[in-house]
Formats: sequence, C-alpha cells, structure tokens
Amino acid sequence: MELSDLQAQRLAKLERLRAAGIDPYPPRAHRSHTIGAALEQFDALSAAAGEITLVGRIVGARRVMGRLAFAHIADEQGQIQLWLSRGDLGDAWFDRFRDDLDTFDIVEAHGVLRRTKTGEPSLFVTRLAVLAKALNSPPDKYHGLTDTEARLRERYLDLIVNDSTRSAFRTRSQVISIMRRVLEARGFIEVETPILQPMYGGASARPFITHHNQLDQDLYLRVAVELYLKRLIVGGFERVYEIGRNFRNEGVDRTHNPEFTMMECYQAYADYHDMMALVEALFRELAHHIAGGTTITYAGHTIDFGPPWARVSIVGALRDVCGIDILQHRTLGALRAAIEQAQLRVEPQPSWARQVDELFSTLVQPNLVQPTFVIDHPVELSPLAKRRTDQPALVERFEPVIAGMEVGNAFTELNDPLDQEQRFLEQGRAYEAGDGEAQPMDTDFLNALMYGMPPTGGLGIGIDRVAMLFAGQASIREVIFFPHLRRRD
RNA sequence: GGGCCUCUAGCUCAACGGUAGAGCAGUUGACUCUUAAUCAAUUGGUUCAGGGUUCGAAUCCCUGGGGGCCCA
Repeated sequence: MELSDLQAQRLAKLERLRAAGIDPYPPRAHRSHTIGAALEQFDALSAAAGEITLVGRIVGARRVMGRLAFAHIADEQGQIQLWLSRGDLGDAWFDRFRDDLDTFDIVEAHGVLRRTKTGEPSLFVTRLAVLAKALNSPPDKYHGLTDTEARLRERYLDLIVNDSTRSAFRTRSQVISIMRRVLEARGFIEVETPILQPMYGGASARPFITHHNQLDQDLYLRVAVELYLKRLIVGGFERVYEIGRNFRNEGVDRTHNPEFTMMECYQAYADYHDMMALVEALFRELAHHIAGGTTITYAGHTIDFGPPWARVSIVGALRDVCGIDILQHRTLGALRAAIEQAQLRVEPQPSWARQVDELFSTLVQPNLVQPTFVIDHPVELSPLAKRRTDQPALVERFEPVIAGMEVGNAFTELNDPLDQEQRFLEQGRAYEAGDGEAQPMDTDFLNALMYGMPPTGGLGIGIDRVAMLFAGQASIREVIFFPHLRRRD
C-alpha cells in the first residue's frame, strides 16, 4: 500500500503506540453512557460526580495548550468536549494524546462530567484509551468534504463529516419503516421473490442479463416483482408486499440509478380505487411521522398531503395542453403527424404507446407539483392492467406524481388470462418494432392466471424517490449510500 | 446520446504562456479554560492520463478518462 506523507506520519504514531505496549486496535470497548445520554442526564451525573466512560471519534481540532488540552469526541448520538490536563491524566497519557493521537482516532475516555469555565458540558478525563487509530486524515476543518465525486466515492468519509448526509439516510430508513408499519397494520405480509429470474417482466425496462454456469442458463436481474407477487395472489395470499431492489439497464441521472428500491403490494378483492386510498394514507403517515404535519417543502414548493389528491387524465390533459386527442390518432404515424402539426418538440419514440408516454412526460408531468393521480392510461401502455369497462381502450391505472416526479404505479390487475396473452403478443410486436423496453411473454404467469386470480389491486412505490421528497434531496444519489459511478481507473 | 463547465498538496481553492502558491490539517517549539484557540518556524506536488504547439505549458490545441449541470 502506497502511503501519503500524512498517512506515513500517522503510521509512525501507531508504531510508537505499539512500542509502548498499547494495542491501537483493541478487541473491545467499554462504555457506560452514550454521549447523548451523558448530555441528557448531564446535571444529575455532574452533581453526582461519578465517573463515566464515553467512546467516540475525535472530531474537529485538538487544542493542546501546554499542560491542558481540549478535543471533541462524537458517537452516533452526539458530541461532547473532552477536557484533558497533564495533572489528571498523568505525563504519559497527556504526552501520548498530544503526540500520538490525532483527529479521527477513536478513543475511550473515562472521567467526570463537569462544565468548563465557559459553561460547556465536558468530560474531565482521568483515563484515556485508544480504540482505533485512524491512518487517514480528516478533510478541511471548515470547508469539509464538498466535492460530489469524493463524497460519493468515499461515502464513509462523507458520513463521518457531513451531518446532512447522515440525516438524509435516517429519513430514508424512516420512510421504509413507516411504510412497513402501515402495510402490516392493514394485514399485508412481507414476502420475498426471486431476484434472479429466468424471464423478466412486470415493468417496461431493459434488464441486466447474467448467467448461471452450472445450469448453463441465462438469467435476468428482476426489473419488477409484479408477476411473482400476482402468482402469490393466485396461490391464495390475499395481501402481500415486497420491499426490494430492482435492476434496470438504463441511464443514470437525477432520478435514476440502475439499482433502486421499490415497494410493491397486492391486495385481493380490491381495485385501483382502494390503492389510491392506500397511497393517500401512506403519504399522510409519512408526512405525519417525518415532517410532523401534512406538508413538506421540496424544491421551493410546499407540498400538501392533506387533501384528497388531484386526478389528471392523460387523455384529457394532453387534449387541454396541446389540443391532441390521442384516441383520435391511434397509430404511431398519425400521432407523430399530429405532434408535428402542433409544432411540439417531443423526442420520437418507437411505438405509439411510448410516444404518448413521452408526450405526457414532457408536456404535462413536470407541472404536477401537488400530489396527483395520473389516470386513464391507454391499454397499449399498460399490458398488465385491466381495461376500463366503459372505455376498453383505457385501463384502470394510476401513477402518483409529486413534484413532477413519478413515485409509483398502480392498477386494477389484469386477471383475464386470454386478454393477458393478447397483451403479451402485442408487447412482442412492439419489441419487434424496436421498443426494447417491451415486456416478453411469460407463459408460466399465464398458466397461473388460468387457475383464476381474484380481482386484485396492485401498487408499486419508488422508495428512493419518496426518500428524496422527505429528505429534501434533489438527487437520488443523496438517498442511495453507494450510487453507481464509473470506475475511476 | 448532445451542449456547457470542471479535474492543481490530505481537504478547500489560487496561479490562465515565464521559478507551482495560499488557507486549513500535518510537523517543531511556546502556552492550564479552549472551541475556526493564538504566536513563531516548517514539511508537503506524476497540476487526471497521453500526445502536440512553443525557447518555455497547470495554462493553448488534440485524444482519452472521471465528475457536475442543462438538454434530449
């Protein structure tokens, strides 16, 4: 290992510690209080003048002034100042603190809680021990670590020095835990289904492909868990959910990471209206527990989860915004002609359905700031959703949109095996026509449907994006610990 | 995929064709109530990589790489 000058200096200190018979990486720590608890009970503990033991990482600068020194240590819960004097510590350890310990070392400090002259709660240290010597140095004392690339590549360092990073991930964790609580309270059970799948499906996306050597068989990393959860509904489980990683072979940007976390749940004998109610309840609970109310602030907008969500029809909104009635232009050619005539700058897509999606995503969705259910998707765009009985060209589906971001997808599930087969065949034609995200035929899934699946409502929620909203982060990278980056080589 | 920006010491940044610098941290010394401690001295560089132009390149040009923002 090539060491920088700073690392070499710290290594020399480590060797001095070893030479003095001190293990720089002892196997165990002893702690009587967390720093948070020590601060909380500070008055009682300092009045009692009993000795306590704290552990933590030396953060900030050590201030050594001749025969007296100060430093702060931090554990997960808090930070406290250490007050160290040559008299209390003894010459050996006072010199050791000054000469062989550094910022970022992890230590155990034993002593009495008391306030300093300036009133700061401090541990007046009588015994010190090394728990782990740090060979890497901290970043700049004031500016910290700000370079995005460095923060992501050394996320551990980002977490040590940036409170806001830690806080975003705590929020993410809360989102998941609240979601579980809401679902469990409603009788959903958590299940696990294959990540390595012989046939992918359940979402319009390109998959990652891998290979099983012994079976000599290609496998796909799942793009969704949908088709497996519906098999479980066929099997008689009435309320199931899974929170897990999906993998989609697509670009990386502010709202996309190739692996991301999704919650999917399915409820037998329910429909998409029930799923809407579930989404509203879910977000109200999230807002209540995380933001302490019904509103959050995101990208300068106040977003209110209190009232029932607005509903926006894809067909209606497009008619209003650009005057195109997509149901009057049912082929890709006709739709493109209409787009051209309306002089809209919209990226061409390989299929009618994808073109409609693109049109909506470009012209309407960015303006949907308040929580909104986007409804009335064309059947071609929704191969797994049940048709509306009054308008068979549309399906019973909605996408929850917040701050212009799709945060989920839900529908009344298609349980007619014959219609499902036709939809798969249609997807196959779209694939042939160049739509690489079209979904392949899954004959085993059809077989399952042929045993009868009850009318079912299904919902997927993108956890990362919800975490972005509640953590106030503009990029998905800020709520994924280790987002995808290219090799640095 | 396209456009723009960016990459210099451990970190945060200067230097924009003429000897690679500062602050912080580090090192040495002084200091028993500091908290961006202070004071004095001081170490530290493959300027992302490779090529080109030039008497001379961190700087200009080309190719490649990483990252960011915007657009698609």
